[in-house]
This record gives sequence, C-alpha cells and structure tokens, in this order.
Amino acid sequence: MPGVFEIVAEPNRRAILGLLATSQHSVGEIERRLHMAQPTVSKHLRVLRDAGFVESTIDAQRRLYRLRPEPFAEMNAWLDQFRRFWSARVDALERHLDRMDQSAPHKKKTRRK
Amino acid sequence: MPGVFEIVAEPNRRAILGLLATSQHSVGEIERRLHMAQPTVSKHLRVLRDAGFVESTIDAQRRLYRLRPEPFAEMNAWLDQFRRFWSARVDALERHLDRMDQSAPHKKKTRRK
DNA sequence: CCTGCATATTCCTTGACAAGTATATACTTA
DNA sequence: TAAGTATATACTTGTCAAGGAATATGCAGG
Repeated sequence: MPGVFEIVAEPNRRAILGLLATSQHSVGEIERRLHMAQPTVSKHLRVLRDAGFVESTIDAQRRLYRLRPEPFAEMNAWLDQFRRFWSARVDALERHLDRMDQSAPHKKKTRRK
Repeated sequence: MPGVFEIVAEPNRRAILGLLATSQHSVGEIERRLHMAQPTVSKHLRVLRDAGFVESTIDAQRRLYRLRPEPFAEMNAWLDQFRRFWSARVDALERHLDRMDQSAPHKKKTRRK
C-alpha cells in the first residue's frame, strides 16, 4: 500500500486523474482519449482504486470510473507545511484560486449522477 | 530532469523537505535527525537541488540547505484542478454515507488504506 | 603541507515497476 | 447457445533508481 505521492508520481496516472477531474469515464474512453493500451489503463486504474483515488460503478459491460476526494486532501495536507514558503511570495495566482474556491460555493455545476 | 511528483515520491526526500520546512540545516544535521547515511543524504539533496526544491550556502566546511518555493507552487497548481473534490469533501462524504446507509447502516471510516 | 572533518561522487548490486503480449472473465445481444 | 464487446489479470522483460561501500574533494587549524 504505497503512499499517495508514489501513486501520483506516474505520468500516465496523473493523466488519468486529470481526465477524470472533468467527469467520469469508462476504461475505453480513457484508453482512446489518452492513447494508452487497454491493459495499461486497467492496471493503472487498479492501482488508483487500491489507493483510494478512484471508484467505479458497473454500467453493463463497462466500468465507469470517477475520483474520490480523500487522497487529494491528503496531498494538500502535506503541502500545507510548506505553504508559507510560496503562498506569500511567489504566486498570487494560486492564492487567488484558493480564495475563489473557498468563497464561491454558489458556483456549483456539473452535477453528475 | 524529472517532474516534481517523481521527486517527492521518495519517502526520504519527503522527510528531508519536512525537516527543512522548519529551518535550514546542514547535511550532518539532516543525517543525524533522520537517521540516514551521509551519502544517502547528499544524493537526495543533489536530486532536490537539481529539481529546484532546495538551495544551499556554504558555511565553512558545511553546506546549509533550505527550501525554495517554486516546486511547491507547481504541485499546488496541479492540485488545483481537483480542489473542488476535497474542498467539498464533507458534502461528498455525507452523500456517500447517505447512499451507503441505504444498504448498510454500518459506519465505515477509512476504506482500504 | 599534513591531518581531520564535512560533504560529494563513483561503482555496484538489487528491487520495484511499467509496458507488451497473451489470455481470462463478464456481460450483452442475436 | 454462440459471438462480440469491454475490462481484468498473468507472465515476462527491460529500465531505472535507491542504498551501501569505498573513495574523492574541499576546507580549517596546527
């Protein structure tokens, strides 16, 4: 049971997570959109699922995969201890995004179900 | 030159970064505090420096290492695209538990960790 | 300069892991 | 039931990176 950062270290897994950030997708959709071989996709999804990054539901022969929040919260928690090093100095953009995220709950969209 | 997530995937490197989050330290201090062999420390510091995570200044025979902010900002920027998943974490969890309660009134805390 | 200390680097071995190929399982429809 | 589709798993192989031991470099004081 590897830690969250070891999981995310793999570029293809980051690509899959990035795709799923938009909406849920089947294995075949991931395969086509990211130009990866099907076993590769399945194996990475297996790792992601074991690590809690994704969950799936069965839709006929397909499996629909979507994100789960906890591992991202865990990564963010780790980053917290370094936040004072950059949030104040370098990046006004990210602070901006942080605030928008906290102060804009009215922007609820993408109700997937 | 690997990406930031590959750098941070290594547990000893995360430990070093965590220690440097407090204050700057020499190689020997890192070695003693984290119980790592000296070449191991030096090699990891080399990787961290090449990736821009740390910088060093010379103090007599010692090198003092401290953090640099940019890579952390980069990681945070990547996390941004998932932020809505965990910032609404409580909501998501509640919805999830609601659905689970329909089938099993058993309260699970962490799934498969 | 020589000695000692702090750090860096080199070489080597070993383990992990990702990709490819082939095959297995599961579900759907004719 | 057979055939087709979607996904998962087994097995093998090549690559790469971490750790250990030994050694090299750089700096300070006598």
